[in-house]
Amino acid sequence: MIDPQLLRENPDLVKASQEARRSSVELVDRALEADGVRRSAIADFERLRAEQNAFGKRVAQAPADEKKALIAEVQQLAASVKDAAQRSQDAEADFTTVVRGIQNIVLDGVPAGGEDDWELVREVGDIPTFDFEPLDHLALGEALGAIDMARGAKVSGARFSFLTGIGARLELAIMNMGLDRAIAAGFIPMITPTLVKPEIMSGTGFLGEHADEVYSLKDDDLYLTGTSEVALAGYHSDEILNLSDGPLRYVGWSTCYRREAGSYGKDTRGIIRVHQFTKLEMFSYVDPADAEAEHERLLAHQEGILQDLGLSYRVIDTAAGDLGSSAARKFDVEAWIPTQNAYRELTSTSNCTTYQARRLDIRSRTETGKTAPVATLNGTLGTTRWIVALLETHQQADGSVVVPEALRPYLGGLDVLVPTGSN
RNA sequence: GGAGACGUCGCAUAGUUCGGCCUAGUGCACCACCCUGCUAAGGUGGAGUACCCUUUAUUGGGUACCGUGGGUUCAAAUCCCACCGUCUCCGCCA
Repeated sequence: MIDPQLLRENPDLVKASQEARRSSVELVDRALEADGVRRSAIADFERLRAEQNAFGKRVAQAPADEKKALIAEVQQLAASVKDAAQRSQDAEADFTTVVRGIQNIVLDGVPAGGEDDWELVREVGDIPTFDFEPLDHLALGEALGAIDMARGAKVSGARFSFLTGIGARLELAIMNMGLDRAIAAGFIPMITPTLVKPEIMSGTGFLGEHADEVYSLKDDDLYLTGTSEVALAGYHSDEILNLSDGPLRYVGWSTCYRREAGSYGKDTRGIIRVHQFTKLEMFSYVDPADAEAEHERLLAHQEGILQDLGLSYRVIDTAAGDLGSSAARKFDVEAWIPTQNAYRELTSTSNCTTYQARRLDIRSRTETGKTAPVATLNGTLGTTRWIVALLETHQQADGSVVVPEALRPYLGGLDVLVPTGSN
C-alpha cells in the first residue's frame, strides 16, 4: 500500500507513477475522494460514540428508579451510533480497496513504459561460441539422464518435469551453493511454507493484476506460493521489528508453483517455464533509507554467483509497466542461452520500499520512538532454470557438459557430466 | 476426525460466577528522577498500538483494540454464535 499521507499531500507524484506504469491514473482521484468520505465518517461516528459513552456512565450511576427513563432517552442515540459505525466501516473498507489498487511508487530513474522498455545496466562475460552445433538444454538433459519431460507430463500434465539422476543433483548443487554463499553473507536460512493464507498472499501484492498466475486451493482457502518471498514477507507480518543492529536478512528455500496462465505456446520445450520449480530467495527487511543500497547488495550477490558459474549475462533495469505491483524498481539478470540466441531471465531482484510492509503491517521503531513501515527487498539466488544456462553454456561437442569449478564441491568433485545412453 | 482445557496491555497473572465503580488490577522487566559514599535494596512518577479532530512545537482532546469475526444490550474482557490457534488424551495416516 502506498503512504496515505503521500497520497493526500502529493497526489501528482502518485499519478505520475501510475502513468509511468501505464496503470490507472484516475484511481488516484478516486482514492482521494474515498479518503475524504472515510475521514468524515470516522469523525461522525467518534463524536456520537463519545456522547454515548458519557451517557452510559450516567445510566450506571443513576438511581434505579431513574434508569428506565434514561435508557428510553438514549435509545435513539444508540441507533445513530450503530448507523454511524456501519457507515464508518464501509467508508474505511471502500478506501482500503481503492488505495490498495494503486501500485507502488516507482523510483526515480526507472524507465517508463512496458515490457520492452527496459534499460541495459551492463553486460558481463563474452557470449559463448561453439565450433559445433550446440544442443538445447532438453536434448542435453535427456542425453545426460537429467531431465524427463515425457514422464512429467504423464504424471502431472504439461509443464511438469522430473529431474532425474544428475539433474536432481545439479539442482541441489545450485541451491546449496547459493545457500552457502547467503549464509556467509549473513542471511538466515529458512525453509518456508508453500501454502499461505489469503491475507498473506494479498499482502505481498500477488493477488492484483496477476492473480490468475496463482494456484489456489478453494476447499481450504489457501494459496500455493510462486516464491518463498511470500512466506518470508508474511513471516514478520503484524510485528514491530528491531532494526537497530542492521537489516534482517533471510534466505528461503522452497518449491514454487505458478500457473503460467497466458503463456500458452511460449517456452513449451524443456524446463524454462514450468509449473513447479525450486528456488532460493534472499529477503531483506531494512530501514527505508537503506533500501537502495540493499538492492545493490542483493544484485551483487546474484552477479557474483552467476559469474562463478561461468555464465554470460546482462543486467536490466525493468520498465515501470513490467514491475510487480509491490516493486518500486526491479533488476533482472538474464543469462545468454546459446540455442535461443537470446538472454533469458535467471534472477530478479525487487525493491518494494515500504509498500509490502504497509500491507502486512511490518514496522520498526524510529529514533523518535515512533513506529514506521520498514522496506522489504527480495532477490533470487538460485533456481531450477539455471540448469538450462549451465548445460547449454558449458556443453562440449560430444554432448558432455563441463561443471564450473565453483560448483564441483557440490557434486562430489564431479568435473564433467557425460551422456548415459537412453532409458 | 472425536473428547476436554485454554487464549487478557513486553512476559507472567487477576478479572468472566451475577454485564455498568475495568478509561483492565498485581508482579517482573523497562525509562526518568529522588535517596543512601559506590553497588544492591527502597521511594516517586512514566510508559502500548492504530486511527480521527486540533495544534502543526515531540500541543491538547477523542475513538477503537482483552485470539478473530458476527450477535444481544442504553452499556460486553464478562452473555450468545461461528471461526482460528495452543495444550492434553483418543482415533486415523505417506
